[in-house]
Amino acid sequence: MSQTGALRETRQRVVLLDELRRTKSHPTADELYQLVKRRLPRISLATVYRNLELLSRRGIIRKLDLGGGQRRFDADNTSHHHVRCIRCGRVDDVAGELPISVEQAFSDKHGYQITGYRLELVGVCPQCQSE
Amino acid sequence: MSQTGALRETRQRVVLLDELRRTKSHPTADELYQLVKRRLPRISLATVYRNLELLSRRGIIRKLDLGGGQRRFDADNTSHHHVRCIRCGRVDDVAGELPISVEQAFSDKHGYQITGYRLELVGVCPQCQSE
DNA sequence: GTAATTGCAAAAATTTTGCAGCATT
DNA sequence: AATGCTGCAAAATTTTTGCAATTAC
Repeated sequence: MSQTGALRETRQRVVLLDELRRTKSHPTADELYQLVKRRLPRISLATVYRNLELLSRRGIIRKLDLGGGQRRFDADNTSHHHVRCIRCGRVDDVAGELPISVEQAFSDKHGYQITGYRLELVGVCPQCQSE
Repeated sequence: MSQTGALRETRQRVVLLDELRRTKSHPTADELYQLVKRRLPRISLATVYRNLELLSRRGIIRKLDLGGGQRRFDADNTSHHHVRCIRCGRVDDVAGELPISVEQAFSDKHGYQITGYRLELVGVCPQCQSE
């Protein structure tokens, strides 16, 4: 896999990104594969994996590990976090940032040089609440 | 797999829990399997998986999905979060809580009834910093 | 004795990789 | 033309499952 060269605009990559961006959810590699396949029937799952890996390494998309075994992907790079429903497993976005410095809050608790953080809220989604 | 019956104190389960509790890190199922195997050479990996699943469903241990593909497990149920090194993948604990109400900070951003949150700091661990 | 649990082996599920040919720049 | 990318197939990894035998209660 290329580490330094320029990214090319292949049909596969363009369609993949387009599908990922038009999806509000956070699809797994296979879900994305199914979506893209409708437009490019000959695409292979390996290409989907390779592109997701490449794109997330370049910071163009985000790779999520939200629980549940499979990884999920997210084209939204704006600052946001996630809420996960403990009942149905659904994952939604939460806009915004914490009003304090997370780095500072834990600065003396470890020797790490903190570069960022991921916040996952856990709760019950509206749908599951009304059941 | 049993859903309702009482848990039995099998040697496998006891040793598994003991090893998990005496480990400061957050081992994967396979790492735990290797540890337990030294004391119970005939244990099978399937038993490790089954017990980890069962114990986390009962809330006795925690199943983590911290990124990196494999799931990790944690016997510590006290309130703490995690830091992950982006270089080597190592995961450490971070004691404490945020000094603000996370629920409130995002209260108007979603319809969820928030029950908790998981925070994952990302950065470079001391060892990798000195390289 | 009964029901939970185990080991083994096989299967399922998910992700990665080698390679020859193709496509974007 | 050069090199990044793709499809395919095979391999590697991780997790789950069926089943007969065993074990804790």
